[in-house]
Amino acid sequence: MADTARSAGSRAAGHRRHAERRPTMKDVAARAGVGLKTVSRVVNGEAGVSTDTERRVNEAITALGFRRNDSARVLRKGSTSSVGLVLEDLADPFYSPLSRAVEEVARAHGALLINGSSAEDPERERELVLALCARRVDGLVIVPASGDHRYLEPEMAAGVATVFVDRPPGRIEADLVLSDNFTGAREGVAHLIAHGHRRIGFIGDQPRIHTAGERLRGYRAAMAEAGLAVADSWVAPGGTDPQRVRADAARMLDGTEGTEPVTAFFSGNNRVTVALVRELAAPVRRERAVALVGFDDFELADLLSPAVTVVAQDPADLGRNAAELLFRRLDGADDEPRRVSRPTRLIARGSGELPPSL
Amino acid sequence: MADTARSAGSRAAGHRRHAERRPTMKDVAARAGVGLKTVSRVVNGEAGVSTDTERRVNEAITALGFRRNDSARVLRKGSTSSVGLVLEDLADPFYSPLSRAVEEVARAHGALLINGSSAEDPERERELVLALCARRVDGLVIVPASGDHRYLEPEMAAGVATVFVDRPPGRIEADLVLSDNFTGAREGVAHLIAHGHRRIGFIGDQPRIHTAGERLRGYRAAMAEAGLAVADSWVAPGGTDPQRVRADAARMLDGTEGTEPVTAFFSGNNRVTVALVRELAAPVRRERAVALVGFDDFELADLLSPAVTVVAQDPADLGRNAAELLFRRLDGADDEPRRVSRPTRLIARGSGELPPSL
DNA sequence: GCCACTTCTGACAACGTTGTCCAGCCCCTC
DNA sequence: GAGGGGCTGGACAACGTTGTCAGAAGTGGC
Repeated sequence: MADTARSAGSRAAGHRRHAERRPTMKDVAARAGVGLKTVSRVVNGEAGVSTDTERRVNEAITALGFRRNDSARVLRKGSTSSVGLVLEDLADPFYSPLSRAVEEVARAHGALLINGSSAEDPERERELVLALCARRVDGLVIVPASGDHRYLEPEMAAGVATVFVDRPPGRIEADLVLSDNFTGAREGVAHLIAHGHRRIGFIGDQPRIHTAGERLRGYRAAMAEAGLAVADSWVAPGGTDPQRVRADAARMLDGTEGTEPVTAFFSGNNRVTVALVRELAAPVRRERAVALVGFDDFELADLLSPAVTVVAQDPADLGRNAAELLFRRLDGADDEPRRVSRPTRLIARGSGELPPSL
Repeated sequence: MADTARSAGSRAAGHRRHAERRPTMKDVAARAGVGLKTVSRVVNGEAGVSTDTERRVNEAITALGFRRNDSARVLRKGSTSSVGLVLEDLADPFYSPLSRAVEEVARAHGALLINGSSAEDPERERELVLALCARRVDGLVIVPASGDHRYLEPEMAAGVATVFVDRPPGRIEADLVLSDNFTGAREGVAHLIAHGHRRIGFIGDQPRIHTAGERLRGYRAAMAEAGLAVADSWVAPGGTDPQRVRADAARMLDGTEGTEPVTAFFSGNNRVTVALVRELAAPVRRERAVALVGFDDFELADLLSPAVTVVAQDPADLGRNAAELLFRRLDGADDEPRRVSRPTRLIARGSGELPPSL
């Protein structure tokens, strides 16, 4: 009684920290005058507790501000009801809808999402993933930054369900959800060719990144199918740094010795597309209309002039599919790893339909 | 020996789940032929283990694929080295940099970030926050959706550090990081007035959301300071639904009985701004240039025509400040709750400098 | 009034880790 | 050679919860 009063008094201090030990089920039991297990039953909504006892326990719970300690629960039960998501950058407009979609599916399954950004650093990916494993997440959704995921073998053997998304895992078998990057890129480039372009530049990310490699492959395939040769200087797989993209674009637009200038660009992802749009909108570039098809949709693409034609992926759809694959495993499926391919969609808005000029 | 061979064999099955019990420190100890506590010492890098013993233990760890169970660790130590972040929508381009910034600060302090979206639903915010508390996060960063956070009192009393960001908490005292919404909005509207506008429409979110209310207050203050009356029909605090925003804008642009049409808009957030840009870009609207200043910056604002003048907040800066306040508390600070106000920045790009037409 | 049965409750062990404490060993010194 | 000190290793309890199992209390039938 005296104890309770003091407790309430110190709680009123509001911002004061480390004020008191957290009440446990034992404390609740003592206050309600019941056994420990009875409190556990009430907290977990188990049957077999009389209404009167239940009421007394609930009163004690609110009076003490008790909250079950999930660490102890996890230790006992073995499952955490949480899943981990590791991706490149939480703040990337491509990945944030993916992350949100995974969160929604997790929520529907009563699981919490813990996520982290690898910043495209293999070592950081590994650290994050292993930290999540140490916390005993039930499953993992990973957008790989690393090329070797054998470090996950013991974890997967121990029962951590793992799904890769957007890029395939390295040296390991696991569920996988990918956009059809190759076909998407091929169609995008074919679209430019269909509008009369013969000299098309490709600017994209480093081909060691799987998606980037596939898109480059799609570009080459479309050119080859149309019987068009690709000059070395038309391909810039150098990364997404805006300065660099603009420099690469400028070089292709101005032509080099022996190679004619390009009349269109196919861009490997949305960051490149945005940098390209900036370059093409620069005063010195405006005199000539250069066609552009970009991989990945982005907000306001339809409001630019010309509006930007894109090969769109649906990141939320990727995330949803990956999460569903994950919970399928968590529900007990243990058949062969699946590989899900999601189609892309060409959205013609104007920039990809400009005829060649020059 | 035989055991190990079998274990390796089953692990090779790769995708097979629930294959085997996870090894514990006890298993490692048995295999290395040492005591339990010695394994613990090696795992935690504690002193007092001979190099030879350490090597044996490490071999056993890799052979068994042991990974420390953090649930048990947390249960024993009391601290989780993780912080929670609850915001409105992870995928919102305003919040994702904030989230990322919190993640970076947490990482620098060796903590993991667990985050969730409240979807602007007070009940869901409460559920999420309490789930995080049950997991015994060390601290919380919250973008409130609810107007009453007294449910956090027992948690804060029990030592969960809590920082609110972007919006103030309801009926509770706690650390707080806010943009100076009022001043930002007032300056934005004053900017339009300085460029000759007298009839300015305001479209924003519901004023029960603190930031929205402050921005509306800033709008009214700027108008009042310039001696301009505000017609009821110029203010649409109805929310961010694009259809609705466009309808509100259309009504203000066409004028109503007794009220002249507006010549400029001040928009309450980036979602509204984008919807407005769409409406102003519609073919039927193009004949008349309407000025626009938006609260919140957004990608490509500079590439639209006209480029969009905005009052910019720095969401990453908000997140960083909030996280730093949080870790300050976790490091033991227990002075009065702080209230940090971050300035906004007016970025003139064109749309806000258009003169009144009509 | 007694037994069988149901309903409700509580004692106890276990989950995997870490902190405390003590024991054994080796080397050094007197 | 005995005693002291430093180093290494291990037994044990505790963290807060849940599953198991058995006991207590209440109910109905004979």
